[in-house]
Amino acid sequence: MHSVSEENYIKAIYHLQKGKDLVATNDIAARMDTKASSVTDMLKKLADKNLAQYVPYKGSRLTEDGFKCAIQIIRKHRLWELFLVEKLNFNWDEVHEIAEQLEHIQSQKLINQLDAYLGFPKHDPHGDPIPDSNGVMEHLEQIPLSQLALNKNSRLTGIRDSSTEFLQYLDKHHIKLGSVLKVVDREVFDLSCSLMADDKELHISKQIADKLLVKTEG
Amino acid sequence: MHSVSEENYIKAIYHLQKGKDLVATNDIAARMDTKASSVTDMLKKLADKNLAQYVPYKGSRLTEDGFKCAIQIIRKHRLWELFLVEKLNFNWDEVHEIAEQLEHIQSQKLINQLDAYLGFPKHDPHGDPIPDSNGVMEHLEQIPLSQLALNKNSRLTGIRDSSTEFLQYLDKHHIKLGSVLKVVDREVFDLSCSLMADDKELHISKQIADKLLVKTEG
DNA sequence: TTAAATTTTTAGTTAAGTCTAAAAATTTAT
DNA sequence: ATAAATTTTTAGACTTAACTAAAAATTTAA
Repeated sequence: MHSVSEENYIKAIYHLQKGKDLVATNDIAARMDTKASSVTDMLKKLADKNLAQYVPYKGSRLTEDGFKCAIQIIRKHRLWELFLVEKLNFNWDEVHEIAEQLEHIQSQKLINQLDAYLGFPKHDPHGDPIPDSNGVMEHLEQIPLSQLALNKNSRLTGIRDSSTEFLQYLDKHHIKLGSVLKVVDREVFDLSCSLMADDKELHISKQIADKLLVKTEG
Repeated sequence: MHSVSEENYIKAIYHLQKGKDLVATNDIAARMDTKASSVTDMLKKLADKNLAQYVPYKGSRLTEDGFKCAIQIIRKHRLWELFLVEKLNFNWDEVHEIAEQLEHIQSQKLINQLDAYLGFPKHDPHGDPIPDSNGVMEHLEQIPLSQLALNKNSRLTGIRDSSTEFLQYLDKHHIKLGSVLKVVDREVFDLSCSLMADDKELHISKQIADKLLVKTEG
């Protein structure tokens, strides 16, 4: 169908699209760790295949076909991540690179059977929603902990960074999806905050608080 | 590590090596459905990487490194096939193409965890032995049914053809791994034979009997 | 509003892996 | 033993996806 390289570009455009109208060529290059000239070449190719719209010097966006393709890749990525954690006992900080490979395996039946085997899950190990076989995925109302009002109880539903480093930081402080988080104080100076995290005290920087997505409780 | 293409050539040489000293360039080309000139190019590359020995005009064979690599690919292929059948409810005639993709996923931990998850199995869904993490695999004493003495009970332990067509033929006649097979008569003219297969009567051609590998019982 | 800085594209290369056509080596058969 | 057939290799070309360097367009700032 599409090459691995094409799929990776489609995925990058999808993730960078959030809010924006057009995605900058340089942003794609930065995310994929390639050169802008390589990106331009691929954008022309994706445009030829009607997977993206490409406006020279302005940027690109996915077409409907490209969007559907992106959703299918993300579905595969997240199902495989969950499989690795749930069935093969991987830690959540170890699964990304392997899922990056597995997401390119071509077989509709494989991914649908895997979905069924996992019980049609709604979220991957990092809290991100898993699209169903029709491409539909749940939209969670969640805000960064940095915006949560003081003394309000909340539950960790997602994270904005799935790097090994960040996940290991969370492991170290016993923070996981579902953890109950309450901001008891916030420094005006640096916006760092004091938390109650599952009944343990913890002080975190704004940088961290920005990356913790929570749903308010009650 | 190695490219997908390199791995596919290594696998082809491994499978063609059986008995032979050197594998002919044309045989590799035929098995992989490519041109002999492409094979020659790759053989030079594999020789450079010390994965194969290449003797111009004579043929090629795997080096120790190449052999180890082949065993790891086969281990992955067979574990994935078993996973698909055992866990994801695939039929044994549907798994080959998908395993051809999955066998190239690079992660030692992934394959070892999968092995453990499946209970360190010794055989794939077609009866072929699965190498363990050290590359050791069981060698079964098995003969083609075409060579089995008359009225001797035997059990189906393997097959020499895993094509969809052959596997569906076996399904149709309810023959599976472990089936008890006895040759009750063999035509001198065409070497076709009459069987008792799990207590059902069946007549098969020599062509089929050659592909059924059995272990004599008692 | 023009100059400087930045972004993006174009043009030309490179590498992997494939192909075709032709040449060379080997094997088979007369 | 030599001619014919077959197998294998070489040479040159193509495709995909990357790169570098330079040119062009756009944005920012004086």
